[in-house]
Amino acid sequence: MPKSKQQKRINLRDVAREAGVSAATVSRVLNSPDAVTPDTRARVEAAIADLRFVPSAAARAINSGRTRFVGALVPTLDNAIFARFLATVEQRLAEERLSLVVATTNDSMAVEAQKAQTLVDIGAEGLIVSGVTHDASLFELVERYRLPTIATSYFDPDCFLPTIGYDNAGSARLAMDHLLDLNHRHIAVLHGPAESNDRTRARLSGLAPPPDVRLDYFEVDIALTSTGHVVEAILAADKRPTAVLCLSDVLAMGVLFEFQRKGVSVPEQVSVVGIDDLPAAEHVFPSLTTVHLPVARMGSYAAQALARWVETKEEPSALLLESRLIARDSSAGVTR
Amino acid sequence: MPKSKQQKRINLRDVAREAGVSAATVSRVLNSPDAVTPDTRARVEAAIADLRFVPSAAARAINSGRTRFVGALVPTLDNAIFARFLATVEQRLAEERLSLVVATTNDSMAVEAQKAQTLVDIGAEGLIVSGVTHDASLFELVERYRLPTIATSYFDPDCFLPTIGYDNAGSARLAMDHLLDLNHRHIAVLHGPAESNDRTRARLSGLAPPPDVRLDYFEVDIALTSTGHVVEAILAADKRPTAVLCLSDVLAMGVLFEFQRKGVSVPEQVSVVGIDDLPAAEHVFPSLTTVHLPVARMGSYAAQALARWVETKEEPSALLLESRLIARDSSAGVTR
DNA sequence: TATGCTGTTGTAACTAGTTTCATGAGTCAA
DNA sequence: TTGACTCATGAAACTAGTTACAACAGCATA
Repeated sequence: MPKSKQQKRINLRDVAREAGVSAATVSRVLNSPDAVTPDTRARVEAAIADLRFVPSAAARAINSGRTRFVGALVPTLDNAIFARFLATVEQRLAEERLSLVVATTNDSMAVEAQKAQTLVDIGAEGLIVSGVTHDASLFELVERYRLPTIATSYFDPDCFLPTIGYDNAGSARLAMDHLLDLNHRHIAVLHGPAESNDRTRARLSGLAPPPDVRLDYFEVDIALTSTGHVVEAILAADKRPTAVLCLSDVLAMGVLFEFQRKGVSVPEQVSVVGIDDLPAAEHVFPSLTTVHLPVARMGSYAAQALARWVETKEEPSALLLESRLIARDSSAGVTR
Repeated sequence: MPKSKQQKRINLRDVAREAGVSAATVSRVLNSPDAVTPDTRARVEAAIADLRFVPSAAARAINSGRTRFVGALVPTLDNAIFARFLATVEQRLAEERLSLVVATTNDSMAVEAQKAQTLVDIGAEGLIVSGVTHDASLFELVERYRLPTIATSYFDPDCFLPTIGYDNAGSARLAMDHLLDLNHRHIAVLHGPAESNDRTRARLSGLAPPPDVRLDYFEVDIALTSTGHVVEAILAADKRPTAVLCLSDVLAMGVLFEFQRKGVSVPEQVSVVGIDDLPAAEHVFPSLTTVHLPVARMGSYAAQALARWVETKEEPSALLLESRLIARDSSAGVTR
């Protein structure tokens, strides 16, 4: 039995042979067709079609030194805030003729570092990460590979990586000040895991209430399922807080719905405030008072900066994007 | 002035020279360290560290014939249903040591085809697409490149591509039947763009109401912002429908909130039913009656099937996943 | 007619790794 | 002491493209 061809991949030299030209000419047909006689081009194109030749991306990349894709590491896709962010990143990158590889870290620095290594192994030319706290091995990776890497969602001009983000502490303070302005003096604070998330920690650090204000903290996973028992705990307390400040809109919405389910009216009986300004925030009922985080602009800027960095090898500088309070219907004043 | 080194990339031959070994040995240190004397290994590793050598992903790919990533084309990331889907795809692919490149099509077949080409150009080993209706050039691409490609969100055993999905017509019928069972005979049907989306068309085709049932159709973009004027139109009508059937949960939620804003109580005055069963569906108030589409399982299966296809070159067969009605609080019966 | 220019094509040398095969050293048994 | 064997290593040939350079043809100008 003759050794079967075992599906050998057709390469450009096969095409050259078939068309009776040199490899260089086939390459020209592919990359600068005008440099080739229409007649030759036709023969080569026929051979390409005949043999169903498809050029190898890897072989191209080896010559250009470019793979034309970058990676983004986000905690999860299940929070609309990251979906929103990635949507704009992808769009902006596409304009720069770059593709986006997405990896989720589940807020684990170890997973993040491991997936970063994977992204680099497959040829990512740059990285977008969330926050400024990362595993040492991720920083090593970035350093060793001189890998263009932008940290987002957290502005910090002193970070080892260029950051494009907002002021988390300040954003939380905006929300807190809003409630203080409305005379709330007893506030439940609901937030995601602080240990694994520096954005959450920064937001918590920004609350800084005056001494006469009581804060009750509740730490839960950021998911709508988390809010049920918190709302029950709040309602069961001897002294009920008059407002719930959620450091994430997902939690705020969960709280909003849960209060309604329990027959507690928002904002009449309790105010609810979030942070993020998810697209849904203005549409839920009652519409959610929240702090707008410019994640769409952040995505666009991060993509643009990364694309430029990858192209020019010049590191971008940090960029602070403003967040702002958006007062809607879920918060109201109390009389002391 | 001597020609500066102009940042020449360090390659494995540089390392070999530095360590006083052959290129083959450096390659061995990288890929099968046990085949090398500890002493030699140490020298090579020192040289690698010294020169900050990082192996080229492209050069590796050229040899292995594997790039270890696949692409997914989804209409948008702004609908949680696709975020949910991609989240499971990414997780499952990671288990198979594959990465995921995400591209959005904005429901345009032309954009889809163009981005598919881009994904292939950068080396995607396979593709996941949504629906079964695509630009001819996408099918050509798949055929020419013999590119493992799975169509999702739409079960169709006769499709040119293997499909892993659910019965869209049947799912819509489940929702419709639920409303008919509750004695609704005048129903507003709210849906996304039908022209550009075959899942929407299939759902519309599945409604098939009995002759005594009146359906009022409203076509809008799938976004919470779309529902305001529809609800106004519904409320302004001479004869109000008793139920609103939305072919997408995003629309259903928008309608839900909008009715509350207008002081119309759901389900007492009007029933609202969706399709998708977004994670939020059971948490919104009132909780949303909807048809559960198994997008998480679909993502997992699609990723698994694609990984296997890429690995073994054996095309998977189509897979139908069951959808089911989940009756919650947003729908109630009417007395005739 | 000789020269110069332009345009097309091929040769061969690149890009950066992996892998096969051959060589040589060292160990062990006969 | 010799043959058999294993192990580490290197040379060179692979993977699949791109590209600098040389060669040559054809045409126009001096």
